[in-house]
Amino acid sequence: MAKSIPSRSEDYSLWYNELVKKADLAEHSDVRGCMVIKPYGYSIWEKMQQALDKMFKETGHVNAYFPLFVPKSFLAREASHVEGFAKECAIVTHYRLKNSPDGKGVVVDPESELEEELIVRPTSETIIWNSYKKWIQSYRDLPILINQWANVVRWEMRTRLFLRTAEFLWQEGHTAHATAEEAVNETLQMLDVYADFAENYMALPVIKGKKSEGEKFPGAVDTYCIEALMQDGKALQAGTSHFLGQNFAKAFDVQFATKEGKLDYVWGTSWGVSTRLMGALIMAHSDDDGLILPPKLAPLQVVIVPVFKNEEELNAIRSSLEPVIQDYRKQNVTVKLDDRDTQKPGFKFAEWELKGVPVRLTIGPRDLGQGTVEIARRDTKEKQVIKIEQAVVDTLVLLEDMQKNIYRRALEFRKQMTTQVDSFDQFKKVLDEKGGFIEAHWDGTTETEAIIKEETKATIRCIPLDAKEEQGVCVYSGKPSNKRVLFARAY
RNA sequence: CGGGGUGUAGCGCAGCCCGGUUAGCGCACCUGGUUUGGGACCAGGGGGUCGCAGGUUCGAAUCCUGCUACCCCGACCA
Repeated sequence: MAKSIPSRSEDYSLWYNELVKKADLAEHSDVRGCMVIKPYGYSIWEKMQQALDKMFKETGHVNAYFPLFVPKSFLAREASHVEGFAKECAIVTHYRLKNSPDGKGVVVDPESELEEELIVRPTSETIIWNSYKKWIQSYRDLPILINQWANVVRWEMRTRLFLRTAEFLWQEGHTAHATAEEAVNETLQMLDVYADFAENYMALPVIKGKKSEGEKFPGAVDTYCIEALMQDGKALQAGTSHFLGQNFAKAFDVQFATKEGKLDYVWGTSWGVSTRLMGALIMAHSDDDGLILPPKLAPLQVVIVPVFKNEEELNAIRSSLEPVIQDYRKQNVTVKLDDRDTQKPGFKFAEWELKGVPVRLTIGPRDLGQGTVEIARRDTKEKQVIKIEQAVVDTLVLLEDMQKNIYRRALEFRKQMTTQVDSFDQFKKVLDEKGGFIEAHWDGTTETEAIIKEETKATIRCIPLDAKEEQGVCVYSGKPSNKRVLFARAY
């Protein structure tokens, strides 16, 4: 039992932290709040990137890269934006070191002070809109549909691997449009892309919605989001898409000549998902034995564990597997034969389960005589013995079924953990005893939202886009409301 | 950033209160052998600036001060 992890019911946070480390996804670095994403974790992120990048390209976007450093004055141009990020910025003040006078190490050279300090980007709206000003003169220059894959820094006080780190990886899309309508459509289109990705790749059911005034992005007119529910009943924002209106265009004076020959400010959007998705992926599906990865994002989809006593047996197994492995490769299934003779099969089973490999084949002397192989699925732990010729076909079916099954499981959980409440007492009771999403009427005011947050720690996750029109009264104030919004305690 | 806790071998911990041989245990690691269908066993072996920096003392993992990192709870946030 070298690598077992704590159970979810015992200590959910500890389970998460240990799982991230034991499954070799990431570890803390010696820099406060920062993590090292290890190869296995990074390869999952790469799979996410590949899928998302393709979807961005298919919707007409192109990639570019803007600088890590943002002049301090840029950030200040948009009032609510600077207010939103001021408290968590890393600032570059000097550009040179010199040998310490006492001969031990190096010190900042006081003569290298920058005239204007540089902010390490917490997000890139300002530096990008500063460029857009140069790029846009006429309606013919629009739209601009740019995405960038980058790291950003937000100096967080309290960090957790993947969920909140001082530096994280993400993509940020920044688009510029001639009309408000087009920008809103773009905002909603990218929200759909995120929801599509979450549900079809991550097998993570999400609720699309709009953020309340209190929860929206600083600088945006409207913020849309996808919200997911984790196994401990807490919500997690998995992606955001912002309609920026003309806020940044006005702040950076980005005007264009319309078809009618008039000058107008450009309409903007921005949208992003981050390595936080890794946290969502882990917390949505995994169990007390380790990771459960959706087949579409698993770096390794099939692992083969041979059972052998000696070199001859291993060789016999190898030759009977050769066509199978070839066939997997032809089907673009990633496969690995774990032929280490330093670990016993039982150890390997546990290790690959910890790492969330969807399908495992086990083959030993017993199978060789009969032309069979044992096939096991990670999500339900079911095993069966099949003909070796069937292995690849069965795997393909299994992978597809697992992708659907873990989605179904997560959706079923979310349904179970979504409660409609009509009184504040019930609201508090459900929150404390059950958790999950709460659908409740809200009077639409920031004041009520703030008081509920203060008293219950629950926030409005979103106003669901598909919320039904329904007359009711606010759970807190009793004032009229025409739809339910989604509350939860959140990450 | 506030309150609490922890930091001793790669990982998990004991020792600290009450200072005193050579700092110990489990897992992992190395060697040899027996094993191998759910985390093997036996024997032998290697590995430590006791988080960092000061201080008290004849003597510090142990006492004192400062710093740092992580964990939990709050405030803030993707």
